[in-house]
Amino acid sequence: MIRDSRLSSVLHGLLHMIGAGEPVTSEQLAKAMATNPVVVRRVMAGLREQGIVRSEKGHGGGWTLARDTSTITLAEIYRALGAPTIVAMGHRSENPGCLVEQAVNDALGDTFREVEAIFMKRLGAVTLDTLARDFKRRLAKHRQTIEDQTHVAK
Amino acid sequence: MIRDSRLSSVLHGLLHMIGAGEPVTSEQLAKAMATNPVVVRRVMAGLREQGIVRSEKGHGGGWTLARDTSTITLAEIYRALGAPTIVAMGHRSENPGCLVEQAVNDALGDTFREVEAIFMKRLGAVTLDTLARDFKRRLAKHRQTIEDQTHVAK
DNA sequence: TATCATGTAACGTCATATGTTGCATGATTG
DNA sequence: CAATCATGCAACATATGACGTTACATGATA
Repeated sequence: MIRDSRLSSVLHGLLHMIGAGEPVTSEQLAKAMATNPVVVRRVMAGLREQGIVRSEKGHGGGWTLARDTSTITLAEIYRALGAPTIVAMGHRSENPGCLVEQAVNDALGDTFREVEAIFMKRLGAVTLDTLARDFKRRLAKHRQTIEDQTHVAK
Repeated sequence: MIRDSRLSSVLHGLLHMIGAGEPVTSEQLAKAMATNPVVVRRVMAGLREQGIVRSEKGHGGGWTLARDTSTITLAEIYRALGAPTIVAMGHRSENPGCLVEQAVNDALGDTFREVEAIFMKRLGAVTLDTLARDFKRRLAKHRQTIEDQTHVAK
């Protein structure tokens, strides 16, 4: 099964945009996201339509966040991507006439729906700001580690 | 995203096998599962390796359940299919060096794992027997409905 | 021995995420 | 105004994996 990495990818890009202070070009984002500028525009286009990011053409143009990071949840970003499939399994057919089909669909369908609901709830509970803070913590810890190693090296 | 319907499909086939009393051929299963005999063999092969079903060649051959239906969970069947992807999303790369990547992977990865654990727990709580009973209930209710309609028609 | 059924390889088909090229459009700079 | 930079977008290529199909081998039964 091919896994959709757009959500992971776009979050990576957005984190790079936070704190940049100036518009980030698709070219720069492409490097950070290890992909192609056109792919970046394609993915970001969805976020722009939802008012999550803005794009500017010409000199000094590029992508900027349109709102405060604390108001942007991962769920909203996920939906802006077109709400791709979460559960990679489904039914062969929607044949309500077959009782066997009904029994199977009920057993699996309930589970699929529950899992998707939990997923969305989790995404809705995390904002871009949360992610950014987490990143800063890691950065600080990383720097501390480097410093410690430097002291040891002395 | 292409949804994997093997689990749904194979459950459909297994329900048809229950109560058949005699081996069911791939040909017959293919009709019930709305697919091809070769596909049936391909999918059932995994279940056979796990000792869930048996296959017999020649006249009067076909597929039979190898164990009591109350000992077969949907989780086991799922694993016998090769444990296909549950969550249709993933990370672009596993680059532990990038701190941004780490922050994103942690936020999404935890959710992915939690969702998959819930999914497996749910599948583990349902046996083939449970499904079969559910089907019989539906069948009885269906017959009752038909009978009621017949009385009304009188 | 003929027939029936599975076992399996080797294809083809289709959907979708992703990669790539090319060109149009609009904004900025000189 | 012209050159440059950046996005916007169509069009096509590529890769992957589920699913479909054909062909032939193997083994069991009548």
